[in-house]
Order: sequence, then structure tokens, then C-alpha cells
Amino acid sequence: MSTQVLLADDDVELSAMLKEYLEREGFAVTAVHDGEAAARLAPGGAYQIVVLDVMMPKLDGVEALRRIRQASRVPVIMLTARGDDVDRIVGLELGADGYVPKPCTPRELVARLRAILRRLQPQPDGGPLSVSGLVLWPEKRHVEWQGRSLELTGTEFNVLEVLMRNAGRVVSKKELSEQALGRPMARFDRSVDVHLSSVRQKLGRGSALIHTVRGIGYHLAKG
Amino acid sequence: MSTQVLLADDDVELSAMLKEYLEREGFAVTAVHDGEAAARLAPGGAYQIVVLDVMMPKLDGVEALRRIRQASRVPVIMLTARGDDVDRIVGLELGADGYVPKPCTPRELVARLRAILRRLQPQPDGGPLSVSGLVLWPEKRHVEWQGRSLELTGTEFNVLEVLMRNAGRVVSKKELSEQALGRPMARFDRSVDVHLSSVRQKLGRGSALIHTVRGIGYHLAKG
DNA sequence: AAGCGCCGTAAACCTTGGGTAAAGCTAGGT
DNA sequence: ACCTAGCTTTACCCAAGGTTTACGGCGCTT
Repeated sequence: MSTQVLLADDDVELSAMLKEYLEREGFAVTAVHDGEAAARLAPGGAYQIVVLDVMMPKLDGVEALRRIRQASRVPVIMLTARGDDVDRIVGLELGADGYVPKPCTPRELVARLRAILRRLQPQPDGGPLSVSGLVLWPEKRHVEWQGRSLELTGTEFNVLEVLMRNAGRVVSKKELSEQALGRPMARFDRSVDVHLSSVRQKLGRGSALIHTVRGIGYHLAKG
Repeated sequence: MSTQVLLADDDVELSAMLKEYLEREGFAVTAVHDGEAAARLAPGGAYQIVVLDVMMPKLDGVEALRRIRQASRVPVIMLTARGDDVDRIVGLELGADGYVPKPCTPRELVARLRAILRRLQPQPDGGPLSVSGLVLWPEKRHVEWQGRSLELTGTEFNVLEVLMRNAGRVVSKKELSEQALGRPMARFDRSVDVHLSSVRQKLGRGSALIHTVRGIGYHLAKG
């Protein structure tokens, strides 16, 4: 089974060329030409990796990435103008897994794709996470607490997933903001607190599992 | 051979304190107090790592970094005002290798230095500290005494960590204030005493491990 | 033994951070 | 255009915890 790639770039000719090259290299490529389509298709689970051009009509790459991250942790590579470090930084903070300066040769892109995929392989994803009575299926976006299904919103789910992936250690609010909300934490930003509060409410008695570490972040008890 | 650090910060007192601490941690420190000197010395190859305050006379840290990067890839850590994401972004864009929010404890800075150096040239570090029945995990901010978890506040944890890192020798109250509270000790300042008192209470019988050395500081028994 | 300075610690004080309800704001759906 | 779900911001309150104060005790010095 070949690797499914979602390629989002508004330059139709360039896309075609990259697609052809990638397919010759053994990838299966779906090409779209605006950020909206990318944001719609990427989280569906059909793709192992997503390539996003930063400059795109309707929705630019950064905004598309933000939306994707609200629903999915699929690996994303950003294509940025060469030397545009700001886009690069913003992208990485929003949770991009890599970037490639543009213009680039198809070979550079493939090398980067392979590097990212190799780096992410060792994590045997896909199985459910299970921590002290909580069971979470990342792809199904479904959680259960002591066998009962929890009705969480997208962000609440992300918050809980990050905590479960790091069960047993303190996760800083900064990390939670970046990984679960997909953006750097700002001063006076209470969003993480509020989502966490909601998660606790929905957990009911189980809320005791999540321990506040004042001035740092939160901690999900393991074991 | 110890690691050569170039420290650039215009606050002379703070520099002296950081220098003292870094030297006790095994670094060799050269301190300068403006960006011009930093930019002149940093690229020479004499230093393994450079710490730059963003706010400095003559040449600010960002500009100094820019000049350094024209001539050298020496690792650079920026000291930025807490929460100033703009400086942070600009710094990273220009090729800084890390940043530390200010004010920070010397311990935070050292941790960051070690992290950067480790990332750039793999050196092991970071396991739990273990001293006569106490086990402390710095990253998890968790301590156990004879297998039982201790519920310490942030500062109490810092105090105990400093004592454990220096187990077997007397640690002065001045050092404790600087390293655990992150500020120089003032006259009539009893804060260290009070935190230490709390730690002892929570240690219960184990409080016997910590000896008061009248007129100097405290001593945590090793072995 | 008297005096002084240092320490232990309880308690007052005060600042900061977190919980959470509710208002504000989008984006998507109908 | 309106409605709705859900994320963010705001606002208020309370609690945690850091610092300062106060006082009592102990030890060293003379």
C-alpha cells in the first residue's frame, strides 16, 4: 500500500509536475488548489501526510493548517517562500511538522517527505490510548470513561488526547495551547483553562484524574 | 575542559550572579555588558555558546545576533522579556537556538544551556536525583521521600532541588535565594528560612536530613 | 548573666493564578 | 438571513502560595 499524500498548491502546473514526480517515487497524490479544500480533506484520515503551500487563494496555508489542527494531528509540511522565516516560525508553532523553501526541486520535497514520515513512523499510532479508565481512539475521535462514551467538542478532545499522550508527567499550558489549540499561548490567554474546565465537568467524578500544577500546567495521573 | 560561555547582559549585578552560578555549575564564563562587545567576541570560535540579553546599550541583542550570524553559527540563547513573542520570533528567525524568558532563575538558564548543548552535541543528563531516600524528578516536578510522594509548592520544590544537587556540602542562604527563588537575597529577607521550614514540616521525620549551619546556610546529608 | 544576632515558625498580608459562568464572536449549516 | 455549535474573551471570585512580620528560643560572646 503506497503512502497517500494530499498536495495543496494553487500553482496548477507546479502541482502537476510535483504530483507526477511523487507518483513515480511511489506516493499516491491527491492535488487540490486552495486552502479550503485542503482544510476539508486533510483531517479525514485518508492521508498519511499533507503538503501545504503558504500562499493560496480562499484560505492561506497558515489558516488551513490552523483548521486542520483543530481536527487532526496528520503530519503537515509547509511550502514557504525562500527566506520567509516568519511564515516558517508561525507554521512550526501551529504544529507543522516541517517546511520546504520554495522554489524547490521535487527531489528536495521527496527527501523531506521521507524524512518526516521516517521520523513519525516509530510511534505506533492508530491503536487506542488507554490511561486509568479512559480509552481514546485518535482516528475515531472518540473517548470513553469507564465504558461510557464522552461527548467532547473537537478542542476538548485534543486537550484530553495531549494529556493522555503525556500521562504521568506535567504538561505545560504552553504545550497544551500549541498542541491542542494549534497556536502559541498569549499573555492573559485563558482558553486552555476553559477547555480543561469543560473536560473536567464532562468527566464528572473522573475529573480527579487531572491534577492542576499551579504556575505550570496540568498532569494526568497514570496507573 | 569546561564549556566556554559568552554572557552578554547590561545588568552588571545580574551578570555577576549568573556568572557565579554558571561557574559553580562547571562553565567558564566571560561576561560583557553591551551588544558591540558580544558581536565582536562571539564569532571568534572561543565560545561554545553565547547568551544574549535582548535589551542592551550600543547594540541590542537582536542586532548583535544578526552580526554574529553573518560570521558564525555558534549557538546563541536569547534572554527576552517574558511573553514578548515578537522578540522571540525575530530571534528565532535570525537563527537563535533558544530563548529564555526574563526574569528567570539561574537554574532555568543552565537547564536551557544544557538542553541546547545536548541537542547540538549529544551529552546525557536529566535523570532523577537521588539522595539518601529522597528521589526527585526535575522535569516532572515530583519528589518522593521513602517511596511516598511529597506535595511541595513550586518554591519548596526548587529549594529542595538545589539542596539535593549540592548534597554533602553547605549551601548558603544567598545561593538558595538566587537559585531557588531567582533573586538576590535582601537584608532581613527571611523567605528562604520560611520555605525551608515548610519543606522540613512536609518531610516529617526526614527533616533530620537537613542541617542548619548557623550564620551560613543549610546542608543536606549525603549517603 | 546579659545582650545580641540568628533561627524556627505561626500568622498576617498580598499578589497571582485558576475555576467557571456568561458574553462575544465566527464559521457552517439550513 | 438566521440559527447553532463551539471557541475565545471577559469578569468575578476564591484559593494557593510567596513574602513579611512578629515573637519566642537558643547559642555565642564578653
